[in-house]
Amino acid sequence: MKTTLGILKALSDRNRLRIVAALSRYEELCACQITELLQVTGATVSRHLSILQHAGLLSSRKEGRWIYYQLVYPEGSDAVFTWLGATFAGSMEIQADSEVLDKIASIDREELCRSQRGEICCPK
Amino acid sequence: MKTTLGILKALSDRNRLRIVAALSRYEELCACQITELLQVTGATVSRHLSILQHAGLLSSRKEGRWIYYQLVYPEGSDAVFTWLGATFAGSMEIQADSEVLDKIASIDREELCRSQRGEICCPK
DNA sequence: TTGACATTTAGTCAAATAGCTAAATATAAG
DNA sequence: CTTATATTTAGCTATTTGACTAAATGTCAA
Repeated sequence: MKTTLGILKALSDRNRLRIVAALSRYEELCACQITELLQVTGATVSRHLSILQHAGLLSSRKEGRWIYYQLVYPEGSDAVFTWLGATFAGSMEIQADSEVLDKIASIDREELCRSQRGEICCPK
Repeated sequence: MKTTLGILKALSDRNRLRIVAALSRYEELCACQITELLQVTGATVSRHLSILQHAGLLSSRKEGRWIYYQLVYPEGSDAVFTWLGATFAGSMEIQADSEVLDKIASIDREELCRSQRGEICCPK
């Protein structure tokens, strides 16, 4: 019950659903990429990721200064993700996210982080 | 997305999950029976029922002064309820609820409501 | 070791929410 | 019509939660 409630609470926030959608499209993403997608502060993203991870929905992998997150499908909850997948497929908002995400994923991580701290890097 | 989020939010409250569990055991229950089960005020139950109904998870049927509620399984979300069912089956709390519920269901509705408004009806 | 930097934690604030009581609504019965 | 009563709505309070800023942490590179 507590576990189930944790999962439901973790999933009942728009931004966290967007994170789940992004990670069901991209296998793994680092915190800075998610920050860029959601357009909120890194601290806020960190908090959301922690809630999802705590609910058992994410695992993470550290690679140098970056931390990559992946979706985990908790025992018996596959069906829920199938249902979510259908929602994502029919959502304009998630579709828009996907396009942004494709751009983000194509940018070098270094450059992305640089631009996040305001160093607009002189496109001639 | 909005619909999905509505369902998830509706389900991410302990008392509302208990209502769903009760209605997956009993087909239909009136507000006063749910009030008795949850041990909160009728107004609070009314609010929870309205949230569930708004999310498309409940339908209701009026019969005189009583209103009976039933579960509805929104298009495509059957799997979610299967998952919830498994949770309920393994939950001590829901099991305890079930026992209380069986007692409540066996009491005459009239008598239940009478006792709810404090008229402890003289058990010799 | 020092500095840079991605992420997390701590602390604050405003908005959302679950609970209550009391008043309003709608229905049944006298 | 009037009274009784099941449910809902309105108004309130306390708690939770999502967002922010600033400080702390942990990692890489010089």
